[in-house]
Amino acid sequence: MKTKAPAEPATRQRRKEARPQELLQAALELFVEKGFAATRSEEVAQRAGVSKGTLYLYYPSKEELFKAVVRQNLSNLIAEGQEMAGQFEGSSSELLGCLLQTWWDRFGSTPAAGIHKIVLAEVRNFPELAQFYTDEVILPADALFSGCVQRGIARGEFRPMPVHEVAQALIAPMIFMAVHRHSFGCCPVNGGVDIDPAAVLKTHLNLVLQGLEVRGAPA
Amino acid sequence: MKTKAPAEPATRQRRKEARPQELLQAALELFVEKGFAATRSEEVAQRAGVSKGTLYLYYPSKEELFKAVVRQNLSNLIAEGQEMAGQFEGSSSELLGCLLQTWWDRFGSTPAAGIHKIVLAEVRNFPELAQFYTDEVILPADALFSGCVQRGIARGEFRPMPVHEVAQALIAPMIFMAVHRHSFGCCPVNGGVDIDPAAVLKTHLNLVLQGLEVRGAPA
Amino acid sequence: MKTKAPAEPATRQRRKEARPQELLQAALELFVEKGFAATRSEEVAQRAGVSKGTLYLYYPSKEELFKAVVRQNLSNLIAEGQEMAGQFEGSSSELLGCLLQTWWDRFGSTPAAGIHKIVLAEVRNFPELAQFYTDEVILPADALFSGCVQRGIARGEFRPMPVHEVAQALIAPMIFMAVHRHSFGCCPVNGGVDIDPAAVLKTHLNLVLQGLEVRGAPA
Amino acid sequence: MKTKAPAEPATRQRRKEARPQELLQAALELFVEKGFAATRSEEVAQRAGVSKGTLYLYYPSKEELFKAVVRQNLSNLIAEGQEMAGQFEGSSSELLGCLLQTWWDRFGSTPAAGIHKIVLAEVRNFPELAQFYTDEVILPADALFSGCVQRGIARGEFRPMPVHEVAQALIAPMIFMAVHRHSFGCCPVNGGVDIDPAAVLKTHLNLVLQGLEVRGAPA
DNA sequence: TATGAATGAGACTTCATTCAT
DNA sequence: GATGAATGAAGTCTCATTCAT
Repeated sequence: MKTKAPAEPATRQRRKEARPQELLQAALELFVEKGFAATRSEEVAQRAGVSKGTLYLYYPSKEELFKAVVRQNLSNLIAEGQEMAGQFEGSSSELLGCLLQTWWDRFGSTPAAGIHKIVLAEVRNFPELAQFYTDEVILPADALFSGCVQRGIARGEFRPMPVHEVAQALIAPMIFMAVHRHSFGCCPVNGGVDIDPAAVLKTHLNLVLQGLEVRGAPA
Repeated sequence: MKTKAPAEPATRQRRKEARPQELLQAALELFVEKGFAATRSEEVAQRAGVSKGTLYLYYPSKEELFKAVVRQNLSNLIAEGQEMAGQFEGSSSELLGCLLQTWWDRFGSTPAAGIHKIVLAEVRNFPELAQFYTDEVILPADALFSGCVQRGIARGEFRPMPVHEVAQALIAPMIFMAVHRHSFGCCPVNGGVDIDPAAVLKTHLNLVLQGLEVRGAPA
Repeated sequence: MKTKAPAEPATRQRRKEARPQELLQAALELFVEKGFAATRSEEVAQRAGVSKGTLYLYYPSKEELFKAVVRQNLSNLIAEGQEMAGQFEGSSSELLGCLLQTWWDRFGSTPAAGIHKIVLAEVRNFPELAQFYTDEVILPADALFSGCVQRGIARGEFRPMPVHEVAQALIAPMIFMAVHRHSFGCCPVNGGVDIDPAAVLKTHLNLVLQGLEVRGAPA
Repeated sequence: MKTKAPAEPATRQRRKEARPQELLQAALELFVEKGFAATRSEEVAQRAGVSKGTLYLYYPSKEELFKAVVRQNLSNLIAEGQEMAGQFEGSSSELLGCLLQTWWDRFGSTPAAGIHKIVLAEVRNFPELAQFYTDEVILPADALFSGCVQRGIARGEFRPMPVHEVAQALIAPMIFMAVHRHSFGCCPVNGGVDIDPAAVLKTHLNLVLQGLEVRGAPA
């Protein structure tokens, strides 16, 4: 005798709790693919398997949905890195290498990087987003990376340099590539420059670490 | 004796010739500010001091207007750099320094960089733009920078490294900052990381040039 | 015992089912009255008691709406006539008289005839409509009428004549009047020729039937 | 030595006088081809070889241009027929045959018939046109044809019948075909009924003349 | 809660008409 | 007179959002 599949915890209930997650996932994909304006609310709902009306039960507007997507995908990224850095015991070169790798794995190669692309383009239309993003992403990231550079200088591993500027130079290629992956990287063009992010990152790290060296002293 | 002083063409005529320029200028500003979709055709016309209909006299659609803006602002930028590089006689370090500075002056610090921001975000919705931009901007830029790196290696100034990857690492921070200037750089946030592009570029160059050095040999 | 009285479906639902009908009715009236181009979409919606957007929920464009109106009003008219003709047992004169009368009742005197007026005027701008209308209306009508003429000739009731041309001559006055009714017939003019369609048809039939007679033999 | 070609009367002058004619000609063609609304003023001007502005020097609006086209092409059509009929000395059958042929040559097979198609469709949007057209075309045509029928009855050639209704039946197929020629007749459809107007007219005349005969008396 | 029919502001675009040259 | 650049009202269609069921 078929009773309503008892194996699964009441399907309706499970769906209800999963809804925000599913909606944000669908919205993430579509925003990254098409941009904010070109993504239709109904399409988000469809991809999440619900109706248009249901979307509005969870997010009062497309703008709020966008902000929620940004928050979900970009917060919490920094804490991990910070924690790792605080416990690190090896050389600062190793720390930076480790950090960049982690950063790429956790940001550059994930959909979060696609969101960054959209935020770059839309932030001037969403003033509150600028503050949020600065507080949640930009400042912590700067603190993390410039802190590591500072550590290296303090320990005599790196020559003295302006730490914020070095931090910028460190992360810029990574962000650049992360954005690229979701932009031109998705367009089938003839003869485009085929970039292997891993190779660029390795080269970049190689360059910068030698660049940071105290002259004459091997890293 | 020629009457009808040719120096000052009839007003109507003069406007007609200036119109495309004025419209592209207005469109550039608004696209950079708000993005493609969020910019209304009428707004572009207004800023150029004409009516909605006049815009369509010169560009058959908003999309074509966008493409015209891209063409005007991004093509022709590369040729100059390439020419300069070909005639350069100093060291490759000096050449790279010179090139990056020129690049920043001619691209990064101009509204053209704002267009790059938009293109990044919208290119997936404009397949033909992707090809155009790759051909006109991305490939030439790669050829220019990786050519200079190659020159340095060939002359024994730089250690052997993968040239395309180095080129990426070289230009990425600049593009990153160029985009940033038209994105978060325009948002008044409290406590934001205040980046001085010139300082970052100088630091970046400093780092990379030492990074490219043949070890043990001063630049 | 079934509760939820199925006789009266929920209001929303009932409207949804009735909408296409209501919209087609409104569109028919307005197209006949003003022509295709001069009828505004919003006006159709208003007359059907809905908003502009709702119209586009049911028909993706004004052109498709027009085609739907043509389909609804003109197809299916022929089948009946064909069936009637196939089962008819009286003389061919009676058959033609009966057919013309039916045709007038079901087409000429209904709004459907107004659509024919529009199609005549607009068909050159809608190539696919031309094919559709030829297949659905013109060819079947020709087959019906020329078939009846053929029957009369085969049975020795009518003198031998070119059947398609006779069919044209037979239906032309009716179509002429049908179109007239929705054109000049609606304009209040002073001293216009006041045509009584029934009288013209009767006279026309009278003329043609005697014209078809085998000479010397009474009908 | 080339002087301004003296053979031609000052070109500018000649053009100026020919302008209205050329504009009406261009407008006639385009209105017939595309209908009133779908014809753009500029297109009319272009086809007449003048600029948009010039069109408005001669006709204050598209609507007035339309009316002028109607007037030019449809007035003067009747007088000739009327005159011919008054002087005719043969039998009434011959007169009708002659008249229909003339009518076809002077109206059905000329662009004027195309205008009739447009007028049919647009007259409800141009109330004054209805009166004009009734006075200038419909009433005279009716008078002409019903007069001829009356003549035949009075002379004992035709059996007594309602003359106006007979007149309708007489001209309807011709108008029908005239309109058809500029409507479906211009659309390349597969399998359309291919009508030869001359054959239909001949058949029609044949039918109607026998239909008008006093029974038992050969025409 | 969930749905999806309905709304209507607003976007892009067209084109009849005007008017400075 | 002739031109054609310029205008702006008006039309088609989209889509974020609402709300009766």
